[in-house]
Amino acid sequence: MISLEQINMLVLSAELGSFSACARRLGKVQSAVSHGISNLELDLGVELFDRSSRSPKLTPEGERLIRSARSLLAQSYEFEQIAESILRNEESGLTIAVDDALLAPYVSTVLQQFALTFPYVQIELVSLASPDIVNAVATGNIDIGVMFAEIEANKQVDFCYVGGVDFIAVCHEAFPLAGQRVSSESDLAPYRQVTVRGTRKKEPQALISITPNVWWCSSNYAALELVMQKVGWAYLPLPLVSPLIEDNNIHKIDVVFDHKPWSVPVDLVSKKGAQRGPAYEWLFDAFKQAFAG
Amino acid sequence: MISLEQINMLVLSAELGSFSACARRLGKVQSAVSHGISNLELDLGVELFDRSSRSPKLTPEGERLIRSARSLLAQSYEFEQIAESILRNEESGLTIAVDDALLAPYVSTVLQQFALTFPYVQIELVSLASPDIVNAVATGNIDIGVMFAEIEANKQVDFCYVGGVDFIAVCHEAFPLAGQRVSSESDLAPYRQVTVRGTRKKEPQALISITPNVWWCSSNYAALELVMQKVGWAYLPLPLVSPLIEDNNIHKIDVVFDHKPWSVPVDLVSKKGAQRGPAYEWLFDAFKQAFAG
DNA sequence: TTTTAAATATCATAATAATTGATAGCATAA
DNA sequence: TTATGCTATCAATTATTATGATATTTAAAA
Repeated sequence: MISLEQINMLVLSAELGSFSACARRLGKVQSAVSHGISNLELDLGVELFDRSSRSPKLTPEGERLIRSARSLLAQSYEFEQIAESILRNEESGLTIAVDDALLAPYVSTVLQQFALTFPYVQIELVSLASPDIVNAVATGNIDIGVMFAEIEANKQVDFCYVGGVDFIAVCHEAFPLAGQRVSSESDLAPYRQVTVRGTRKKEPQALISITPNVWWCSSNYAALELVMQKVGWAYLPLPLVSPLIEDNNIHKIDVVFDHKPWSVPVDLVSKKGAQRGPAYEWLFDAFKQAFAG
Repeated sequence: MISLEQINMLVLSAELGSFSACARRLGKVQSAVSHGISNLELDLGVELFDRSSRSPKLTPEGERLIRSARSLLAQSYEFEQIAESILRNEESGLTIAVDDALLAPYVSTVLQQFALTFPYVQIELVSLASPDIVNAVATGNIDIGVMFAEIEANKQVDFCYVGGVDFIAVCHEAFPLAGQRVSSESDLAPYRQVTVRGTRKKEPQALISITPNVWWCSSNYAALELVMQKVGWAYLPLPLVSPLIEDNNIHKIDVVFDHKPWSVPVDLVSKKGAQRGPAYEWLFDAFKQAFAG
């Protein structure tokens, strides 16, 4: 069976164009590399280098094998990296539940950084409506939840307030409310409101429906889609709708009794007493900063 | 540096649930495997097996590493397979030029078999109009061309007749010719014909245009597209249009003076004096059989 | 052309690692 | 309990790999 040492010699010698240079780089003597390469050639039955000149050049056969050799080396490097990741007590994977309205831009940018910092920790991302996340963290295998705050408490989980996301009232550009001045709740009442609530059918207290005619969605994206279809108006997260407002697809309803945007608090949720590794700690802090900044 | 022997022991022992069984399979003694595994554990700093029971079980850390170990083994197997492919004098790759009208079903099914027979020979597939293939084989790096026969000879290439493909006259279902009885060329003359010729602007002798009003395409697919757009009628390969005729998208023009479909001969083209390896020979024979059967 | 520096192949020797066979300690099933 | 089959350990052997010295070749510099 071929050895990884030999493969390493093959790749390095091919890159450097010199057995001696390869030996220096590997901290060995030149004859070791010379031997190693010729043993590999004997094992494979294939001449890998053309030694007719001063600096060894890969033969066509060597060229054909070097790609596979490189990926073999890369694979062995990754194997050792995973072992080191284990030694650092890094989790093998984290499962995160996120309200899809918070995915972009907050969570997604954090995850991008996470992938660079913990390349050997796998992420499983579960999209849930905020009211369902608490339950999922309490009962399921979810490590961190990122959600809009709930009033009700849950003794099995820890909540950590990290910041607020602005919600604004929006409708489609062609919706009747678009051109209208709204000075009181009664002005909104004649129009259908689209609201988000979880699949457990319990209406979240934070997002009180102020009109009698209401449709329910389990995600903010779905609510946005209904708004786009002129089904009704909705309170939606500013980051979700701001690009659409700029493109004049969605109209911001100026509710005059709202002096500033309605900020909904965002919580990080985690199971009480769960084991926390370095990847968890990093991710938790990164979420905190993302919503604070 | 870890050795592939140790990785092999890891994977095999995990599969068999026994160091002894692994040793028997590898033709070694039990203590060799025992040593190999514990050396690997020492190198990585990670305990891979739980030896508390009679049969060793992977620890969670071992489970996390075994996937990477398996793919490392697979990679090393592929490396050795490529070396053996070289020993069998198999080409590293073949470049084939095909008239796209012949790709399905003839060439594609042959290539499917080829991929199974020669998994380590890469294929580069070049789509060209038949009249351009001869030139490409003569001047370029193309090993085999599959094309409709040309009258003109070329001294740099060998032609090999392998069979014929039926061409029929077709138009769109809604094209004026669709409902019409065609008894002579003059019945076709009023309508625009779409014809295929190469990019060198030399009209192929085999596909003579019989109407004065002609549009040109460099591929049969493009010609079919124009027919679908009711631009005109065309002579097209039966395998290309038969599914569309069955779906009633395309209408077969029954030209009464054609007693049987017009069969256009298909040639395999190869460069004279080129080196031919086993993959080339296999592919050439497979093409012969595909068009003959 | 000659010289010089650096590269490779070869070989005997030394160092290292792997293999073996024997033994002892456990776990499991009869 | 006994018997079987497994693993860990150890010392001895064997095989493999690394080393250092040397001869030869190559390519650039003098």
